[in-house]
Amino acid sequence: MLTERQKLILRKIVEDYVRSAEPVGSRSISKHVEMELSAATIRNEMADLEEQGYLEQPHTSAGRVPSQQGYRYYVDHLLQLGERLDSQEVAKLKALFSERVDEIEKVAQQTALYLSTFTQYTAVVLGPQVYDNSLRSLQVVPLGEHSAVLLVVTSSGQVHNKTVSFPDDISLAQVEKLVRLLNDKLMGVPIYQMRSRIIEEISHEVARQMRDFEEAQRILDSLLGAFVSDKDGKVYLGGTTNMLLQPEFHNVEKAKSVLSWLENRDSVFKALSRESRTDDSPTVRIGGENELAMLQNCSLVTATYNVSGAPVGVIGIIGPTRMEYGRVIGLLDVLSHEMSKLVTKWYSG
Amino acid sequence: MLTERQKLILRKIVEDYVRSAEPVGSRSISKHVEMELSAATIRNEMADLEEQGYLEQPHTSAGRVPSQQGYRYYVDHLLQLGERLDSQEVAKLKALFSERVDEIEKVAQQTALYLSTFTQYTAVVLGPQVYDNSLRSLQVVPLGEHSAVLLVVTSSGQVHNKTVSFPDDISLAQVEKLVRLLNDKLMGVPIYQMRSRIIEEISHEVARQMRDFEEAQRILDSLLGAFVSDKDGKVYLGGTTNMLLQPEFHNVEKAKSVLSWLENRDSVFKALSRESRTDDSPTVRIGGENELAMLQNCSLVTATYNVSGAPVGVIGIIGPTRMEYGRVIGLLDVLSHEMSKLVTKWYSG
DNA sequence: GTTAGCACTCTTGATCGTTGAGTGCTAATC
DNA sequence: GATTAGCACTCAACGATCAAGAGTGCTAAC
Repeated sequence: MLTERQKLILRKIVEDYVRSAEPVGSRSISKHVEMELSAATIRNEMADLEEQGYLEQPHTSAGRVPSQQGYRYYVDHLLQLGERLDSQEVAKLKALFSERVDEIEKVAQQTALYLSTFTQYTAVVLGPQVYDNSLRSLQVVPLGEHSAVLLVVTSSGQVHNKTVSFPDDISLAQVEKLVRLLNDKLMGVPIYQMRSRIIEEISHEVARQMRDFEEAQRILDSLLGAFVSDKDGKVYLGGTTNMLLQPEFHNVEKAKSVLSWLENRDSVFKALSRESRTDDSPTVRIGGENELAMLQNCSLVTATYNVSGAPVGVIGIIGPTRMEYGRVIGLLDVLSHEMSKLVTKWYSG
Repeated sequence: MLTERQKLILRKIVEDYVRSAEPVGSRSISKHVEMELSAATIRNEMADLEEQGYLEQPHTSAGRVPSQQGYRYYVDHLLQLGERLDSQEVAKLKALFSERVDEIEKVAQQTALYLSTFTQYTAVVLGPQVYDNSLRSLQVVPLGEHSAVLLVVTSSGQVHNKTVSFPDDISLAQVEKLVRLLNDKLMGVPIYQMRSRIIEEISHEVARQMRDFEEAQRILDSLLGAFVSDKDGKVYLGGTTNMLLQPEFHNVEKAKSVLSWLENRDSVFKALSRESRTDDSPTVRIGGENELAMLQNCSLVTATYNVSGAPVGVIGIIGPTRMEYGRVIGLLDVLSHEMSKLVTKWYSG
């Protein structure tokens, strides 16, 4: 358990270090206005804090640096939320969401971009993925005799398309008939149930109407692909190269490991979507709290945005462990709520 | 004009430097098997080559480094094409294209990826953009009272979708009616003419049928977006962080400038699409030959792929000026032809 | 409990030879 | 006349040495 004084000192150290990226010494802390203690006293406290694992020393006779545990404590107990969030800034952010939008993807992309320029870190937005999304319409547009584009439009306005080619002995007319049938039967069915519903309930009906079970099965197989392949949600990145601005990534090795990770959107998606909570406040993962090796030097702050309580997407910031947690959490908090509002409005209107 | 001996020496210097990234000295050149001259002679020739602008010296008493002009001469006159292209490698590449594909985008993405891992440079593929593509079908799927998804399916099977929201005082029924009309009128019209055709020919007809010109105009404006926004061809990148492997980009400043440029797909698209020629062989742009400041240290090698003679896309490699031109040109040559074949097959079948 | 003082540690930056690679020039050689 | 051996010279890179400075831990006094 930390004394009030230790908390104050820890806080100052974290904040100093976040600003300067250099180990902070006892003297510089004691110079702070609120601090009425001598350097020697601070030194003693710092030694205690180090013993308890909140601080680390790069080497004897260097200042102290917050440990992972130190950051964790800072985030959990010492952060005065909103303190660092400039109200002007907030207004500016909110303004971004006031414009009428006609493409939700643009908003996601823009959000990532602004967030990254505001923070100088890397921003990620996972595009809205609606789990309770249902089928609005299934359309088929013929291309040739044995190929067609299949379009799946969901209730949230997302479109998945897939070009399918079907066996030579199946005619376009048969496919169209089948699609009409599917449309009747599946309208309003949640996307995630789609596959099983088709298999369990529809196949036999299809077979009955089409008189040939084998044949129907083959067509269905072709069509099913459209529901499978587009499972991957969209990932929007902003300011990936901001990583290079941070002194901790002046080492090209480290920079490369993080940047190559970011290059692969699938892995980013996985990492972020795992964080998806209905929690109201942003989640913070510091350094080694991330499972991925390349994120050991990084912190990941994420917030979900919701539509009527259900999480539909994530926005996040990736930066060095030495991160301005207060500001980032504040920004994500504001933005996730704005996103929620916007997306809700979008889906309902 | 260079003597044969100077050409040989220049070639050796370029090749040595490309391999080692270190200035090459006279002695190391004279040690080459084909070289039967002493270091002193080479030194004299090198001095001449420098005077003529083909070589540069980082400082007195360092070896020589090819100048931009030196690389240019190398690429134009000294390159033995195919020499460095391992036939095994070629076979491997061709194999990638033999699989049956059902999504042309996947192919583009994969090509970029393979190309970058093969070369250790950054690869770019501009997705096929078909100029003689025409409208196959225009579909509208309503979402709410005042929003809908508009789907544009082209004759090549590409699908563009755009969510549009239209003014409050325009009903869904009106939009549907309009879309039906557009479908009738525009089926088979080339995509690139679409916009002008809508404006010039269709508007008045629409207005007549819909009795209210103003209103029709407003809806059309909403819909037109679908044809405009998707003009931007798709850009697929592979191995962006490979840039960091090159010693010339161990300097974080330089790395950042190139990487941030790559981050913005629009600018990449612009730079690459400008290179689009029907030329059969790849184009090479060395260092300052690029207009962009961030590419001054880079070279850009591009090749187009065609469908029946018309260029539809570009594949390219971005790397340091100290690049393995022979290998890269060879690879791009093979790949662009494979792409041409594949895409042609795709469009015709 | 707090602090002044002091010895000690360790990084950082500067200075300074030393080494070695590489050059340019000259004079001898083919 | 072209080629080459030889040699003096240049300069980056490296390592050793040194002083300065920042910071610590400990002790003794307040």
